[in-house]
Amino acid sequence: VSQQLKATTSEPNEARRKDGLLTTGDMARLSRNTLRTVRFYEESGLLSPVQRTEGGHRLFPAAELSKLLLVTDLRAAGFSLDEIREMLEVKLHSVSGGEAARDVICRIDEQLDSMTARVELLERLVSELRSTRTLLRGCVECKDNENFPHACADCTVMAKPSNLPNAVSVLWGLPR
Amino acid sequence: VSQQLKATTSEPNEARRKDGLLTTGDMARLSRNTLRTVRFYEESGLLSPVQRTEGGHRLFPAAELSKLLLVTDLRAAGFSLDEIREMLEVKLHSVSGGEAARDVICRIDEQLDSMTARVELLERLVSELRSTRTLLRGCVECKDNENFPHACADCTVMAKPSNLPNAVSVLWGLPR
DNA sequence: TTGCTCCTCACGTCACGTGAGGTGGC
DNA sequence: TTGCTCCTCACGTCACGTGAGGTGGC
Repeated sequence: VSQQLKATTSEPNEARRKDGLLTTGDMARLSRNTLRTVRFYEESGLLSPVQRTEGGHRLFPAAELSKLLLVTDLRAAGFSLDEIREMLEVKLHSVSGGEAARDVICRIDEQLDSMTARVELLERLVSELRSTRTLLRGCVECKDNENFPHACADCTVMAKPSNLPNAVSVLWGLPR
Repeated sequence: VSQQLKATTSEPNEARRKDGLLTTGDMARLSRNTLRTVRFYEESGLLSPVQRTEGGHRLFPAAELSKLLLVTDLRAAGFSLDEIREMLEVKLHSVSGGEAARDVICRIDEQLDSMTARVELLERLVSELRSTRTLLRGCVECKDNENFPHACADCTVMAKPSNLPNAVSVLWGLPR
């Protein structure tokens, strides 16, 4: 792994500067992102404004770390950077708290549905892969290299339930 | 939305050909993918081999639909196309059922951990966004455009719990 | 002073999206 | 026969990854 990817070699959880400002490396390490990602978000206008040292090094106030942590979470939840940018700018485009609140609530509602759907899909897949694993455990002791792989469908070692998971059917070449 | 993206205009759930073979459009519609995605997977070697009509139209056997459904699920679960390709080819590179089974089980185990971690992250985010929405409901009736947005931190309308979600803090400009 | 950290180009990648322009088939 | 479905380039996009080559700062 390149040095330019990692935030630092060590793994302290604190920023080291005494003035409370955070370097790009601090931001990356504390949010578990890469240096490139922090710079990319800043270039994209998600983290702004930044101060720079005389030598051109970025310095972020602590509030930008909170923002970065939210951005990181929202990315993991499936929001695009454009959607995140719009959420962060809602208060700038609103004339009252009510307008801003309704806007944010609307955006959150839109995503909550797809997020719970993704949780359900993932849970369905986890259980399918687990039962696939359980069924394949019946094959780990198999040393047959004459009937493998073409005659696995005729083998009676694996207990084949009526609701054979599609993963087993496809991976093992078995009919459902 | 372009005609080239959609599988078809109608939404029947069955293939229409009498010989049981599936067109690209059938594959796309029945797996809820786009035409482009089906062609991309075939060009990438994930769906193969295909027959072609005299005119160049792809025709897939029914077993390829099962494979496509598995690929679609694995993509949604976070597998890369390379990882999926390797899983599908395990039996080709193995000399016995035991070797193939151990290989597949190992690959599944690697992904199950990250999948359950993703489920937990998503559930944490869902609950954070839900409590964010609940708190912001206190602001929807606000018509104040004098103190908004700079003085929201001094406002006492929103019930601010001690464990204020980071999303509220960042989106509403409130200190934690 | 050493070397660890940070910098800017700039091209690459992954998984498709999006037209343009043309043809096939129940 | 009409038009709906499918085809092949080929460039675009999103969110970064990955070097090359150079400099800053406790």
